[in-house]
Amino acid sequence: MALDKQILEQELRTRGYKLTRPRQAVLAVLALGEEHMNPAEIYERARAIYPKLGLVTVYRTLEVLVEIGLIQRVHLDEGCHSYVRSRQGHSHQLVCKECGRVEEFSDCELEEVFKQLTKKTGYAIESHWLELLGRCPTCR
Amino acid sequence: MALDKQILEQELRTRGYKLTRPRQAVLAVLALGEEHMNPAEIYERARAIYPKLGLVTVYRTLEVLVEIGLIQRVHLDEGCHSYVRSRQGHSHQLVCKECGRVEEFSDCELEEVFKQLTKKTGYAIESHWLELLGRCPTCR
DNA sequence: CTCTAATTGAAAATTATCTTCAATACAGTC
DNA sequence: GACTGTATTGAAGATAATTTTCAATTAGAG
Ligand SMILES: [Mn+2]
Ligand SMILES: [Mn+2]
Ligand SMILES: [Zn+2]
Ligand SMILES: [Zn+2]
Repeated sequence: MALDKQILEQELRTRGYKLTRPRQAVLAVLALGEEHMNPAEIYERARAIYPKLGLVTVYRTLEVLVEIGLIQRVHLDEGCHSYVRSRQGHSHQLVCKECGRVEEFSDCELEEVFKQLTKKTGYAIESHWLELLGRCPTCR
Repeated sequence: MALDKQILEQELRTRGYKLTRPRQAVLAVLALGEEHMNPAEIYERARAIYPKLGLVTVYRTLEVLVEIGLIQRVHLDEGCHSYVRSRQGHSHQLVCKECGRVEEFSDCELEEVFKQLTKKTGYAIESHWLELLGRCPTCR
């Protein structure tokens, strides 16, 4: 997805962030992403593009991108958090346990569940967060 | 919930784990739990019961309890992971952003969503994982 | 009460993430 | 294209979170 990199870049520029070489390298890696990657993995791949890159910059860039909603954090049972490109606004992930490939989807149909829970518990539900784990067609 | 502590203890004993004083202290803290707590918080509270307790033992005990399914990990945006007593088998959490109180629920009605996704993506969905964030009645 | 394997905790090692700060590079402006 | 002020960078070191190691201790079976 060479195009997606440009979308990411444009989005950053629009919001007044400078489009630096280190950031471009990180964006390029994320734009490829059908898989979730943790900061160290992103760092390694991005250094192939821009060798002077520092790991700190990866963390900082990820933070900005999550903030803006261009990528999403993926929670796993072991190790650190991963990140994946998120094309739609609010969405969820279907993560392959084997190879890490991520399929995004946004129709989660939880409205009804929320309504009932709010009635039953008195909680005001502000956000939610759904992740499915499985095996992709290739890994089966 | 003094009773719940006994349930936890029984469950561990049944599975052949020794019921040591350090473990009992951790269980006692978790059995109270309407709130999620991270390892450091659990450690602090459990030391009030058994001062010689080591933080390592908290980590090890949590690992066992998650494995068995007696507690569940709670993922948060910042800081480390938290844990909460989980009474029903497979279930989900409604977490109060303000005070950390957790309401457990298990009727999540996602079967239909799964079926459609499996058809559409070819993934075999093996497990899932839903967390709602909001504000509890008290904190509103 | 004895014995042994499971468990513990102190310490040190790793891993994950954040802060600091001087040097640098982007994105205008001329 | 050179000039400039500000955002951004990366090295280094600090902190936070978690795991490993290992000798000492203890639960619980017999
Ligand atoms: Mn998490
Ligand atoms: Mn469910
Ligand atoms: Zn796969
Ligand atoms: Zn609350």
